[in-house]
Amino acid sequence: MSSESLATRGGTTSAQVRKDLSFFGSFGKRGLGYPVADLAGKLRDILGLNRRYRLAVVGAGKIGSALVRYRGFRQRGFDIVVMFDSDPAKVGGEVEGMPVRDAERIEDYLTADPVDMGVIVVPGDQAQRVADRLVGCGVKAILNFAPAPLAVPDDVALKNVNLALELEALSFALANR
Amino acid sequence: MSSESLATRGGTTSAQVRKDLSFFGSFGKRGLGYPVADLAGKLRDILGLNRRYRLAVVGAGKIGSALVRYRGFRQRGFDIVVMFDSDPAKVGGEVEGMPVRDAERIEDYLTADPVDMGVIVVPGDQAQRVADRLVGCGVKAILNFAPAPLAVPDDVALKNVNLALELEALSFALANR
DNA sequence: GTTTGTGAAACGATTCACAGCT
DNA sequence: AGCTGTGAATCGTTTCACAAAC
Repeated sequence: MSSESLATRGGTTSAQVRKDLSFFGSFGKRGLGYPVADLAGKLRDILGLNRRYRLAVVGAGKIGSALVRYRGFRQRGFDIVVMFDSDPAKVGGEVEGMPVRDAERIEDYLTADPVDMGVIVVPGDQAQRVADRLVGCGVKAILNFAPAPLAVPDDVALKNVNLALELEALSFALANR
Repeated sequence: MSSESLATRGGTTSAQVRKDLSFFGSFGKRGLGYPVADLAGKLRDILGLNRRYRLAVVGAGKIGSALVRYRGFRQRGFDIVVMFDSDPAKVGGEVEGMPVRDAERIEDYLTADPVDMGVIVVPGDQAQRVADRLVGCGVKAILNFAPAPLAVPDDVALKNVNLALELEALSFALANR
């Protein structure tokens, strides 16, 4: 498949596809294009997707429970293995078959049974403290849904998702036409 | 408040804050900084946040129902007013008090009761069709959770959210340290 | 003395365009 | 003839640094 057809499918340009791929190596053949199955396999290696990841979700609220229920994560190799909340009414209960553990005991659980990534789904004012504790437990990757900028050490990967902010960006687009 | 303290709170730099604000006008006083309440009000005007927006959610699956339950949207001025699904088992039912309408009748509902934004939470292979129909109903802003690149006219604002992709980015970071 | 607003410089990312391989 | 891989050119964004305003 040519960089041009890959680009069309991915919503980008052929030059972009070639430049991006060339950063990691030379995967295509001139005059022929890229061998798709082969390329996909190599990209999965580069992205570290040929293994499963263990995730802890902190926060059993609306978004947290949706993530536990969402099948897409498991399908792609991301297993939510433990869930925490600080609300006594939720601790001890279940969310879609997943027991809700006491957030005060994060260290106990994650020391006994370490995870690869943490997902923060708590109110903004609690997010930094949760992040600190996850980092303290050796978590090296955090997905943060809380609307607060988190400070983490350089060796911890951090991605932020802010749904309200996405809607506000759409609001701006609508307000300026 | 100075651009420096705004920057610290926002996780950016003072030069960035000043450049970004200067794009829209001159809001501060030299030697003094920015009047916070005043600035916030002006930014809300610029972002079009001094009104409420009506949203349609298409897809009553795991993520779709979480969005309906999530209070953050309503708090920030985004009201989900109608929900659609194509699964006959779901149509006619409710998700957190929100009736689920037949996705085949999107046009009927949105013509009678127009919305400002559409949220697409359907499987990837149905997303483009849903987007086309929303656009046909005059929707000018779309938030897409489906893992598919959508084509929409230039005058329609589009934002994509792909949660699995965020996790894969963390995977890449972990695999390359 | 402090801090903004903004040209200019530096940086990074995208696009161009073509030599070189199939 | 077709398509990659990649330097060079272009474009957009971020950072620098300082005159002007308070």
